[in-house]
Order: sequence, then structure tokens, then C-alpha cells
Amino acid sequence: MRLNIQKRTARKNKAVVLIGPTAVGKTAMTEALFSHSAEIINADSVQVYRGLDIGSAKPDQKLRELIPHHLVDIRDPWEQYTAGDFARDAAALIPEIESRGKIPLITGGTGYYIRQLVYGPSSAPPADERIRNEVRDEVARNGKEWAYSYLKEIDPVSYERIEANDLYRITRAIEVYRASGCPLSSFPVSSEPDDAFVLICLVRDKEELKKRIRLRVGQMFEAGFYEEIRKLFRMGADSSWPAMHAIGYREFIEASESGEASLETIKEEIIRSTEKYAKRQMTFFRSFSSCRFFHPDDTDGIASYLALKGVCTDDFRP
RNA sequence: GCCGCUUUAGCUCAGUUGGUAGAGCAAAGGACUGAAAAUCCUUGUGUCCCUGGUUCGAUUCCUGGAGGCGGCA
Repeated sequence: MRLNIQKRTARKNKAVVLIGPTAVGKTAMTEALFSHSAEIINADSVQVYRGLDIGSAKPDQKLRELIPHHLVDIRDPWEQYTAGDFARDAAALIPEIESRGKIPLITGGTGYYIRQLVYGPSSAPPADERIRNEVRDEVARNGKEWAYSYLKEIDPVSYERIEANDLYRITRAIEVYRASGCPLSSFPVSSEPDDAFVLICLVRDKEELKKRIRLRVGQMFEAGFYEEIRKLFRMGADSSWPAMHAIGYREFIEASESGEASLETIKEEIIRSTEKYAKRQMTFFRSFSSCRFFHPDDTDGIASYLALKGVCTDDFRP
């Protein structure tokens, strides 16, 4: 709480956070409003990976030459990049960008990254691969029920919060306890957004978005997505690579493991996963109390809202 | 043309020894404490193909028909 207040008074400049579900049109909006006034901090958990270009709809070279992009292509696909890394890196970049007289524009679809930045990062210890693997093995040996009742013993607060089947979170909670000796729930989280961030979320109606998703996936395949996949396979990609959990890549990994699946089937699966993802993204974005929602065609509305918040985007003159 | 199998949720299919039904996927909503394009939670949905018959009662049994699949001609 206190930290937030200090931040507020210490920094008068605003950073803009532009979010929205996949394929809503964030890149086009960025071009329209911020071509000359901003530097971009990528908040997309897949675009951080080198070699995942087409499937992550990475901004093209032309746009990246026009507007500086940060946190794109900063990891190899077998490396892990976390929400905590993002919160730290983004927070460090913001004053740097401001010192060049530019607006920091944080844009991407990873709601959790945005939360870690805008609400402040969790103070819990970072992910520890070694301990996590130990915990995972232990859970695999002793079963789900054991894991859940063990959690109840070491951290009753998290036990109440986490669902019995959510092994992902149960594992993490146990990992934190093993790493720090303290229950995960003992690390404070803030529920107050830092008002140095102006949040704008782009939205379209469901059918409109579905049409755009289908179109985009089709374009990915035309642009050589299959070649990109083959290249990654040649590099030894498998499901152990963090980047390979991403939609589009995951479907190919699964198909290669189970054998036979036509390109057309895989394409339809990717479209469906993307639609479901967009839905989850919207749920996340709706939970940001300070967020304002706009249709991507409403450039005027967005520009005047930004002006009201004290952000001057000199690219746009109504 | 004959024989066999089949028709149940948007899709794939269970099931009811006769008392009007349930899984997975999809859909809709939600959660999110340094893995988050991940992970998880909640919730519907039905002329049980049509037609007669038997029966207190038929989606279930029987007759006839229609669609689908396979085999033989």
C-alpha cells in the first residue's frame, strides 16, 4: 500500500497500457496512435521468444524499425520467462523510455503480466526449477490427494483459495514453502492498481472477433507457419520447452506425439484454442478496475480519453 | 432388390431388464499470489428419427415407414 503511494507521487508521467484479446487489432491501434510518440514494452508471453514469429503474430520488421520494441526476442524457446521477470524488466524500462521523452506503451495480451506490473509484483520467491521438479516428482509419486492435504498442513489459507484439482497452483504453493520456509499466503499482494498506468482495452463483439481469429490463423499458415514449426522441430523442440505450450505450437507438438492429424484438423484446433483463449483474456481484463474499454474503430474516443488522462499522443490529430 | 447394423444434447457416443435420460468435447459465465497462449471452477441444453400397436405408462418391446453405414446381388 505504502509503496503504491510513493510511486504515485514520485512519478507524474503516465505510462499507457494497451490490452485486448488476440486479433482484436492492438498492433493497428499502436500504429495509428503511437507511431512517433512511444516506445513499446511487449506484454505478450510468447513474443518474448526468438523463433516464434508467425505463430505469435509478432510485429513485423517495418513496425519494429518505426517504433522501438522492448522485451521482444529476449529468450530462446527452451528458456523460461516469467511474469515476475516481466514486471521487473518493464518497471526498469519505463523511466528509461520517459527519459528519452517518449511514452512507455505497454501492450500485449498476457493479463497476468499486466497485473503483476499494474498492481505490483508478488513478493513471493521466484520460481525455482529444481525445487519445482522435486515437488512435481513427489506429487506424481504420492498423488493428488496427498498434495492437497499436504498443502492444508503447510498453508491452510492457500488451501482454501486453491481448488483441489489445480495441481499447477498446488505445486507452486508447495514450492514456495520449500524454498522460503514460509507459506505462499504469507507474502502480501496488493489489490490497488498504480494510477501511473492508463489502461485501455480494445474489444469487439464475439462474432466479429471470431471472424478475425479465423482470418488470422489462415494468414499464419499462408505466411509459412508450417515452415516455422519444422524449423523448431529441427532445433529439437518438444513439450519440455516452455514456449511450446503456446497455442499453435502446442497443437503441432501434440500431433507429432500422437501421430496422424491433417494440417486442416490442426488448423481448426488452433482456431478453437484461440477463441477460448480470447474468452479467458476478456475475463482477466474485465477484472482490472481502472481499465476503460473501446472499440478499435473509436480512435477519437481513445485519443480524447488519453488527453483527459494527460497523455499527449502527437500522432493523432482529429 | 435382399440381409445385417444404426438413428439419443451443437458434435462423438453411453444408457434406460418399460416410470421422459448422461459422459467427453463444444458453448456461456468465473477464478488467477514470480510457469499464465498455462492451470482450474461453475452452469444449461433434449419432439431420445417418424408412424401406429401392446401397456396404467413407450425413448426402451412389436408393426410399418424414412435417413445413414456395411455386405450380398
